[in-house]
Amino acid sequence: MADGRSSSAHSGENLLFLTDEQLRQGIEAMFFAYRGFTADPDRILSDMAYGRAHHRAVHFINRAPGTTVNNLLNILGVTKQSLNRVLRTLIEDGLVESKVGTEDKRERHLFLTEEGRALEQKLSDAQRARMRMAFRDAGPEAVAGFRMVLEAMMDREMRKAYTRLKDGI
Amino acid sequence: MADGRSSSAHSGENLLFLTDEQLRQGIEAMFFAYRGFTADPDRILSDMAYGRAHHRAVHFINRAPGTTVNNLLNILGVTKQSLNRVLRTLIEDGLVESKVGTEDKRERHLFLTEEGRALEQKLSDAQRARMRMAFRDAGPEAVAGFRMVLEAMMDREMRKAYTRLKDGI
DNA sequence: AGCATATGTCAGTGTTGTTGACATTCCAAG
DNA sequence: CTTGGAATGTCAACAACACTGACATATGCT
Repeated sequence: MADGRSSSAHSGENLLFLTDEQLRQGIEAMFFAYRGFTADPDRILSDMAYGRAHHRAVHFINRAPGTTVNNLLNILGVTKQSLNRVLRTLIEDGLVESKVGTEDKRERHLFLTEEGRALEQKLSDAQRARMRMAFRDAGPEAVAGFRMVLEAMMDREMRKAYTRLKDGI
Repeated sequence: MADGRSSSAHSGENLLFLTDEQLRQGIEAMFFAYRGFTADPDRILSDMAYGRAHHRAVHFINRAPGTTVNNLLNILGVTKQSLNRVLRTLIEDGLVESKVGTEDKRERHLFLTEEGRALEQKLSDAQRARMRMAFRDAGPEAVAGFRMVLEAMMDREMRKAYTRLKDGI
């Protein structure tokens, strides 16, 4: 982009983008960008008694209403004890509703209450606003590349979870 | 990518990449990818008495040898107490050297020892390996887009710090 | 001399993660 | 029907990493 290297899709080109220096810049870009990525929701959350973990839980419950605790556990990649602490406060505060499964009564299906949806909206509005600006500034081709690289960076399992959510399965 | 939308660089196109659904997918991609991004170094660090904070410190000291504590503080965006805890253990363990400044004797300039460079190498090798695979799988155009979007996502200050490091100033 | 800067340190606190142990509930196989 | 295992919840202890607030020391600048 910024340099004069033509971007033909042929393999066997100079591969300058794979030098250690380029890779290190990619690493630092991830580091700094992730800080920006979480900054806005963090600011909102710090005013309440909630943290980033609550945001994640609320996000994925909103994304897949009725999901089970175990499913959420796999997506978030934390221990059940850690998730349970978060879910308990969210349920106590009336943001999340936990319904016993009809088929398998051991399972709990999680839903956002109206209040929960309000918080999710507030948080994701802030995060989407930043993402929208970044996407707009970079343009559609850059966005496609952004997503390709991120997808390739995920662990196998996470890529599956991501694809499942993306395709609404 | 997956859809049939052509990626002309003209503005005034459909802007499908800015829909809330697309933005949400971008958000989730960041979340899952960051997990992969930190997974390999985390595994190495968990065997030692170190954590992600030590990795960050070692990374940026390696990147800008002789940097001051204050400068590192700004890059990492933590409190001096938090950074100090990390630096103290690294210095005690002989991975980092702290030299009193020659011009301004209040400042401490930080350097990696040979042992420190060895750890940095080990950690960044792992992280670069993943980044290299992701870059290779996605291709040079995607990598350019990846970096453009990340850069646009950073906070002002962080973008400055990133650029400064990138350009070796 | 006095104020600001750079750094270090002590004490307390909060969020988020971990492990380990144990109870409850329920499905399913024998 | 009993038993084993799966899904969930809960308690306790602990560690990493961040925070605030207060204070100390050395140095630099005016």
